[in-house]
Amino acid sequence: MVARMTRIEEDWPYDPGSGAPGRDAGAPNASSLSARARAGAAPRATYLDGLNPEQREAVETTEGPVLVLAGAGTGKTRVLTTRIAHLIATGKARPSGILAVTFTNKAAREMKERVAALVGGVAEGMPWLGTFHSISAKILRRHAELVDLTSDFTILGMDDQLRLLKQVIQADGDIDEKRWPARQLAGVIDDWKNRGLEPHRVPKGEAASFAFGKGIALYEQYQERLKTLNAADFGDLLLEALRLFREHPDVLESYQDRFRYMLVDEYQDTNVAQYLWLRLLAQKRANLACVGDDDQSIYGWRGAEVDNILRFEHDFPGAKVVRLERNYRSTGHILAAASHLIAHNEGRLGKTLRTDDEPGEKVILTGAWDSEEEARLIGEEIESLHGKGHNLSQMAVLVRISAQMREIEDRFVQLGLPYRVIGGPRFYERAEIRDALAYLRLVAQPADDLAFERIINTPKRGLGDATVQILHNHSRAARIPLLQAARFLVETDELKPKPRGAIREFVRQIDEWAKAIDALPHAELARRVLDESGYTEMWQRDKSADAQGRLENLKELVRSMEDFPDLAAFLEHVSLVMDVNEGEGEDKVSLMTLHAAKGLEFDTVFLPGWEEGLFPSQRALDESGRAGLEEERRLAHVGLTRARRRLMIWFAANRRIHGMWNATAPSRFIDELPERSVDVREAPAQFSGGGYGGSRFDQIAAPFGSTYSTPGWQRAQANTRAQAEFGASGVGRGRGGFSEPRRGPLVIEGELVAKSTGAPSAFAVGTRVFHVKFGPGSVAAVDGNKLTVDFDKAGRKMVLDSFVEAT
DNA sequence: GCAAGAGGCATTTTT
DNA sequence: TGCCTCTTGC
Repeated sequence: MVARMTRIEEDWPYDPGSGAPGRDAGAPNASSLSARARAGAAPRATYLDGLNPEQREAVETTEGPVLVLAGAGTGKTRVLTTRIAHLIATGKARPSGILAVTFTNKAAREMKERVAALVGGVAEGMPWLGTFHSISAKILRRHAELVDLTSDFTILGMDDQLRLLKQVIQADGDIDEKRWPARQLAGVIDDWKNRGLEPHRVPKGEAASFAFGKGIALYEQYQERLKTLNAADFGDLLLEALRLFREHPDVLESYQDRFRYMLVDEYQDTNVAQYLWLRLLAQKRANLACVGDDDQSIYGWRGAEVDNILRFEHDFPGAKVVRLERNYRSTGHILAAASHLIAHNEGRLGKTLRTDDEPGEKVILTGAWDSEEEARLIGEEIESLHGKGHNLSQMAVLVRISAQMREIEDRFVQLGLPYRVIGGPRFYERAEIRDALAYLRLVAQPADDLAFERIINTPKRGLGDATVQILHNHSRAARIPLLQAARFLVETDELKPKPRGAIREFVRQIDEWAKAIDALPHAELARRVLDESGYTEMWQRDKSADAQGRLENLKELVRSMEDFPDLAAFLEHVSLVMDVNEGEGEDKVSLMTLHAAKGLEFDTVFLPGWEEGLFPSQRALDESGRAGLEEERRLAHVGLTRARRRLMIWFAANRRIHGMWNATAPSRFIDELPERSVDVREAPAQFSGGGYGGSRFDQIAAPFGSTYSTPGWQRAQANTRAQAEFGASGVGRGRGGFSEPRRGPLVIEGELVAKSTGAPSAFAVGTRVFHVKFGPGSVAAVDGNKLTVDFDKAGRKMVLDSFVEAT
């Protein structure tokens, strides 16, 4: 055991029962601090009390660049919040002069609360504490016209983004959508945006990334469409802010002067665009403090650059590096397991986590026969702990992929174990919420075509693709929004009577609601919109199981609107911030992916599925090789360090994947755990009869390393051998490599669209024209772009000039 | 225009 | 195996 350090517990009351998930260990009891401050008991800076020397250094080194390498559970959030408090308390900065950036809204919220607790109400005046995206959005709205937007631009969700991209691909007319799906293009473009690349900056060599070199052109067209729609996707918030800074040095300078102190949380997760964003803003004053942990970088696949943290000292010369290595979260054995494992990674800055805590229980490793047994045993283990008085809310099952959850959930349901899945679809990503928002968006912004498309036939109004296509054609030809096009078209004979009536009614309703926008409180307006549109009714009639929940969500949406001053503020919030927070207080087991677990902590953590191919994921290995393996290992490290007191790792010899049973081998990560901190347990054979109590687990003193002697291990080994002999592919090993574009005849997606001729042309009375539907005829009267035509066969009709051609 | 069936397909997802 | 998307037939 390491030399005893000062008894941390005296300064850091450890209370396993009260620590809510999401709070760093070592967080001070905020209320007692502020109470002390209020009581004036200490004239000096009480908020510094209880910081260890490194933490204190990280807080007090206010000038110049600072990199705080904060290992898991070392109190990084505390350092950040105390640093802010320190800047304010010493008068170095006013709250509005501090920029504090996080990745998640949750982290931002938490930081705000904790700063407020430290310095009192002043923190409410911290307008620049938020996520990269929300801060960027705020800046963009102030200077929208400089980036070809207006201040009320719409922030697109992923579904809107995909719909738009689909249209862009279709507009090309020459791309097989099957081979080149919008989803993939979205990935390519996101990647470029993550790297801070506007279309003209994308390296030529990457032109082939999509549809035989069309990627960049499509990107360009997509950006143009966004501008036309006065919209920005998530990536744009950063990219456009970056463009704003680059193209308008005066604007940049105003922010450089404003932000005298900058703080960044989770720095290891920044992507290139965010890095450039930070560097531009920090250029002048450079009082930049970044807190991060290279060992917890698990979003490389999403564009995060570990390099940003590895290069910090180089990029910010004279940077001070502070290492936080005292862990206040986990017991000795747990920490030893985590440290030992992560030491297998190369290319890390290197930290050694230490603790004064007792060694505690050893990490328990259990091999199960198959994934069903694994789920069953985990369930039993949880019940047993629960029976001994442990709170369910202090237990978590962390899986590599969501698909693992099913079996575990099934088991929990059977047992009647209350559980909660963390991470699922976000509140504002749910269909009913997106629909409701689309209504409100369209009412607030009649030019929001994406909103229009989303709801024009929801609830069903008998308006299908054909009708929408007609609206589109006119909208494009006349360069007007869809709603406007609809307004015109109902005055003509372009549409059949039924859809025409439906559209007329729809337009009428939108107009009416728009009129009410200033007269009615916005929550009231929303209620009216949802009722009168028939949207609520649609779900009331729906017999499916989740309809009730959706109605609840809608109610919740309307209710939450009341917290905002106006519709615009609400829309901003909901597109960026709104997240689910349901049932946090209840005593339930948490179930989530390892990714979702970052930043959380639990007394007891279960880590199932430690098998080759699953974890580390075969795909990560195939696609990113060694780097992929190291990221997987960091993910394992994140998983291990979530546990405070108890940690159980599991693997199964057989796992069902896509419905088929596969033999699996234990993860290499298991071999990377330190033998002396791990107990190997053996699960009962499947036929040995379960039941409670009993000696289900025979403790086997297996020699550690590569020679397990437990039956489960032997079975696994045997299976692996058998597999190797027969050349069968193991788990997840199929589908090797990259999808080579299969060459074949290009399907030309024939799309009969009215040619977009630009400016509407005027037809003189008497002109012979041709209409796709009505055939040839002569113009009888002209009213703007509306023509009355006597068709040779169809008789007199009102049509729009964009639908006829002069012959 | 819509609903039911076939076929393809399956990591991780802070905003 | 089960979900999601596209096609087909009414």
